Amino acid sequence: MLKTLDRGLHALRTIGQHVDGLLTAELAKELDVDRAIAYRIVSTLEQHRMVVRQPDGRLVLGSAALDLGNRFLPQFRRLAAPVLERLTALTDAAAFISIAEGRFCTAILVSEPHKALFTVSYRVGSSHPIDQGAAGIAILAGRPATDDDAPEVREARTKGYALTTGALQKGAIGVASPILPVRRTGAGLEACVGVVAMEDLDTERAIREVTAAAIEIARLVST
Amino acid sequence: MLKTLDRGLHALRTIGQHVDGLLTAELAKELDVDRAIAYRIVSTLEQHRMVVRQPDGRLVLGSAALDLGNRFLPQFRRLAAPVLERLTALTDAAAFISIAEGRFCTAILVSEPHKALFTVSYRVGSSHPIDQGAAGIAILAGRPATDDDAPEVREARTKGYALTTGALQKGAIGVASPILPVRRTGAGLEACVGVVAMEDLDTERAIREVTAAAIEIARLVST
DNA sequence: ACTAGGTGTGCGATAAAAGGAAAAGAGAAA
DNA sequence: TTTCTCTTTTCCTTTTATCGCACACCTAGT
Repeated sequence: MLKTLDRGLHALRTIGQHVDGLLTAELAKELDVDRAIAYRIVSTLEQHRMVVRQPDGRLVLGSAALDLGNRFLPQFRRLAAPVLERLTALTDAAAFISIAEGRFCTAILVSEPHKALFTVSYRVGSSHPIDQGAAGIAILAGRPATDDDAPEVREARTKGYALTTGALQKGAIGVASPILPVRRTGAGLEACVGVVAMEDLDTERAIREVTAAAIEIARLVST
Repeated sequence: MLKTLDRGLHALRTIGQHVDGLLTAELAKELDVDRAIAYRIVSTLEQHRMVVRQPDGRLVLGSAALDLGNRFLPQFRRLAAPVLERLTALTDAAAFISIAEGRFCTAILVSEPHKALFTVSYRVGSSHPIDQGAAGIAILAGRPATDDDAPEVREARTKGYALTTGALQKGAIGVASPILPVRRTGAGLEACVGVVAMEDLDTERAIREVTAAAIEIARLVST
């Protein structure tokens, strides 16, 4: 374990947690290191554009942080694609992975069954309000509980999956399960995996496979 | 400058650049360090979930990378908000900042003029195809030139701004300018700043102020 | 069996970072 | 103005974390 790198990454996380930014001296306190050390860490992070100093001296994340996040998604797709294909094969339904984007929920990866004559079309990039549909509810269920969670979100949280019928499209059945960090640390990945089909869905089996897939994917990204 | 942290950040970037992931030994070559060093760097990054080892040993970015990217946006909004407000005041038009999201272009921050009786509504979160509208064209113009750039993108790239009339809404005039990294390194932030108004826009002035704002915001995030 | 390429670990030498202290700068209050 | 306070930066000595070679293991291909 490289101590200097470790501290730098802690610094990054800490800076990310403060929406209003923080002063280098404050960062030093949070990291419990000498101020001189904090300044050295910050200057290194600055060189990589991971953090930026505002005119008033407060530190916030820099554009390289966004870049890194954007580069995560393509890799994640490749990583999760095999799992999703297997889920499709096992359930004979269209499988998807969706992530939260503000108040919406967007499909970032879809796998459709080969044999089916016609499938429920769920395109990559398509999004819907996060409080509707199995996917959105599953993502909300993956977040820490709050007082104003909808009943279906609470239910999904205890059961570990969300099931909706006709929520987004008439006659469509959706099952989705949140992809939770293996060790619950921070918000991290707000995503879910699920399947959607027209009525002809073996619900029992879909629930079993979807939840299994969620666990498997979670392990893939956070082992 | 902390050497260990510097190497770690280089490693992160390198891993992010390889969509298919790379082996630790390959990473060592790219960083031009001893393999032992690469292993130690990787193990530290792994502990922070910044990278994950696939079953086959290849390294890809982990969920913490996405988390970091998500935390950038709120901070960026705060950072850019004052500039945007000033832009609104100077041009008497609705000002916005948009970023690329795949094939779409999404507004992440909007500032509307106070005095105006009614304004062009450009809501935060609203998105449109990236090849339409001043915002999308400006973002495309901020990318490196390619052979299949549309003429209006080429024009925007040389001029430094995009101007469209009625592209997204009848009667609306839009001016937007890409927010370019101060030192052109990598893709980074694919964003633009602009204003939109109904016909009554002092175009000359808008162009001047919008390009100035783009430069100022670029400095804010990458100084 | 042997090679080649990837992986993982131990250890002494030394380059690199820690950390105290103090100077330099920037504001705010007196 | 002067005098605070707080942040930022530089300097320098000590300490230790890191380097980089080494060795051992594993797997697949010849």
